[in-house]
Amino acid sequence: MTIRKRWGMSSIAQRKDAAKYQAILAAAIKVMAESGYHGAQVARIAREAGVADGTVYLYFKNKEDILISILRETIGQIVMLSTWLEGEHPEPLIALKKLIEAHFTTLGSNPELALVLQVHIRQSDKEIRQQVTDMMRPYQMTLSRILTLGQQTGVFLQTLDVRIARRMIFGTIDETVNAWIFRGAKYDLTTLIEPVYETLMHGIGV
Amino acid sequence: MTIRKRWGMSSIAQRKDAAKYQAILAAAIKVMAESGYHGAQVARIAREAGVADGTVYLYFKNKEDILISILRETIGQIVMLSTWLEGEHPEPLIALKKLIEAHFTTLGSNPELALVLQVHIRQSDKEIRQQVTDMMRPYQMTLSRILTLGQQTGVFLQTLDVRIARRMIFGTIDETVNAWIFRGAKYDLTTLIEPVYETLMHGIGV
Amino acid sequence: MTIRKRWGMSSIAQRKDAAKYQAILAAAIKVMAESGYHGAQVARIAREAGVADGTVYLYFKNKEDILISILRETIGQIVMLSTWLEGEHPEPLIALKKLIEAHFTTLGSNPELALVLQVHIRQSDKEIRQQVTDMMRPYQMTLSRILTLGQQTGVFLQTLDVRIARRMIFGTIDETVNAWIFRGAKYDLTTLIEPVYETLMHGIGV
Amino acid sequence: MTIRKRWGMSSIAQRKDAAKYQAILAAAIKVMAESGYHGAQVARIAREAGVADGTVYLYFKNKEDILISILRETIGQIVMLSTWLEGEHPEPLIALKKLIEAHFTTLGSNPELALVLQVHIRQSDKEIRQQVTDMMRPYQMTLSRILTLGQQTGVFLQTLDVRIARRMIFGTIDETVNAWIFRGAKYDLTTLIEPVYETLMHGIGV
DNA sequence: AATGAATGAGGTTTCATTCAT
DNA sequence: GATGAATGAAACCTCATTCAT
Repeated sequence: MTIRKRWGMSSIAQRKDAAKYQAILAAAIKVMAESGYHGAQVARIAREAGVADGTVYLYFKNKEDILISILRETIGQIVMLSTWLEGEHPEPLIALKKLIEAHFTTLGSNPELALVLQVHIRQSDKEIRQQVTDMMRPYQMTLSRILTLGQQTGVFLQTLDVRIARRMIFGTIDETVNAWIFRGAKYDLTTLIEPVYETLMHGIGV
Repeated sequence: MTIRKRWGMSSIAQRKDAAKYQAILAAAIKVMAESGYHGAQVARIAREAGVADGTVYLYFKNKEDILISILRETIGQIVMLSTWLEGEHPEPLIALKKLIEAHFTTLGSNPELALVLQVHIRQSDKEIRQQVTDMMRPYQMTLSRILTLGQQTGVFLQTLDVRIARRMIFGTIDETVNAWIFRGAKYDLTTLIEPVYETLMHGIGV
Repeated sequence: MTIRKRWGMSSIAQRKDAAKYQAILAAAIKVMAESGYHGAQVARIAREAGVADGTVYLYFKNKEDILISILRETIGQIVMLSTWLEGEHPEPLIALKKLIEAHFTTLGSNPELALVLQVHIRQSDKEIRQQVTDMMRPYQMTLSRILTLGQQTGVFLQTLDVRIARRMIFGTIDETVNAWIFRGAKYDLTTLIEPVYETLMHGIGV
Repeated sequence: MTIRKRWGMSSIAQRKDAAKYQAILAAAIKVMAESGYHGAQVARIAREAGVADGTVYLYFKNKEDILISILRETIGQIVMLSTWLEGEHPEPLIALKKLIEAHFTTLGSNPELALVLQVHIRQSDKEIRQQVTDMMRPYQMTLSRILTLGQQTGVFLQTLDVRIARRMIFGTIDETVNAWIFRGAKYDLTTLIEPVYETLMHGIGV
């Protein structure tokens, strides 16, 4: 009922009823995967989660907050994983490969979530997309550091423009996931880790 | 204004004032660039175009039709250009470069339109996204043919998986445009033609 | 362009272009028969009549005026016929039968018009329904006079309440036409003249 | 309020406030009586019922559903009454008289409702009118059975065409109610039970 | 006289959010 | 904390009517 409760997100929810919080989040992912961001009605999310409409607003400030929470939880996961991997694998080539692996494994194991992240998020407002970008920044920074380090250790081309290389890596991963979703997530995304890595490494030219 | 534009026009508009048709389309691009697809109210598009609300419906079946018309006009342009380029340049390396050039030049000269195409289109319904994919197919086929031909003539790696390579190329271009838009379209997108082409060709590894 | 032209209905229309006036009226009957009063769009009436939308307004003040004109033409026909018949046949029994015959013959030969008169007119506004009643008044008066005269000459029951008898006659005719329309106007309405007349005469009791 | 009323309620309303359901229904009858079906704006019905616009849609699927509900409640009442009367009174003459009595009493006690039923319903779409006909069928069947039975027991003319007789009875009742409404429902409709019955029985001829 | 493109007011319906219980 | 009935703003689209040509 107080403002703090609604804003406190995780801290409050965990104190109050983490199960219900997670249930709503899971329901939201499911409903959004089916109907997209704008098509996802709060009432349907509530029904799917087995709570009353009003209850949703005890755990989330508004509909947008649900989406942001999904993003925070899942992008956060990928980002943290990437940061951890960077620390764990000092070797740039291995780090890069682990990064691709982490990305494909995380999304590949949860197509519904992937659908929301890749497709439906982009239906939201400018503000949210800005937040997504902000959340992704550590991931991008990790990529940059790996690339720069690799140039220094001589495993990546000296002539590389790091920003362009970063966008190529990210764009390729993104498009690969998109294509996978678009095909109905029917094949195993992780089988593409190796070929994608190789293609990024050697390019297409002879 | 050119003949090409009239091709994209819906049959409804054929009979009427082409200038007004273009005005509404331009207004729609502007408003959608500002507010996204769902945020773009027909009333605002009409006001921006200097016509009455009802007039919009003399030129377009409904709001969705406006979006589709934008797509048809612009994606169609890129697609036709790509097909034409493929025929014009039998040499795969040159064809690929020309393709990147065409993509960057077309979008680079109209940031507002690029914003709609890259970002806001994805706010629309599944059905529309399907149409986008369908419209892009010739472009993808062109890419595939260039890649396959290049493998035969020995300028592209034999080991390449064409689909993955295609996604890398498309993903990289897409992400590059996205980044450009996100930075406010402040720099000249065409300056990236060369480095993007080079990076795609040689990859990042030594 | 002047007000007189629009209001002058028949007098003007006949001077100007009676054919076009009739064409619009016929088109209106057809379209209303298909779609009802509210469903009948002026644009469609115009197209059906082979004229431009605006032309309709040269012959009719507005949409309501078209309906009223249909009524005036057709109800007027029935009413005039009834008045004429009353004068022509001094014998009340014969006059009554001729009236029923006139009613059934007029509508029975034009199911589309009957549909508009019986069903769709009633979709219009209070004001129009009032006008219908006004137009029908002479018909009702004729009925009353026939009944009263018949009582005096001893062919109708002395105990009859003329108003109730009149409503029975009119209600029976009306319901018979309705039923005929509802069945798709598939049988010949005039075959019912005799049995309806007989039933009205003798009632249902032994 | 009574059990009967809940039968007619749509499933949606079952779970909610029956009083509000009735309030909206009553408001709809009132507004439609004033302005007709097409003239009855949902917003005005809501205001009249003392609820928000949206609330109407918690109790009714759409505007058409409101009308159908009115029909269901009231025609249903007349129809059930007629069926019950038929069972209660084996004597055809008495059954017929009771039927007329039921019809006049039901509508005579609620002129506003009668206005909607007699006049405004007919402004609705073909589909709805079909439903009205369907709802009235049991009533028509009851009439037919009474007539046939009466012929067998010798109280009705053997020469009678049952369908024509039925239309005469129904048409006469209908027209009587119409005339009553048209006069502003100023006199007592039930005083006409007897004379209408007598006129139907004996006809107008000597 | 005839055209038909343009107008814009107006109505139904949806759905995120609130708040009394 | 939980509920879910109620709210009411907001938006697309239609179509009768006008008026410049």
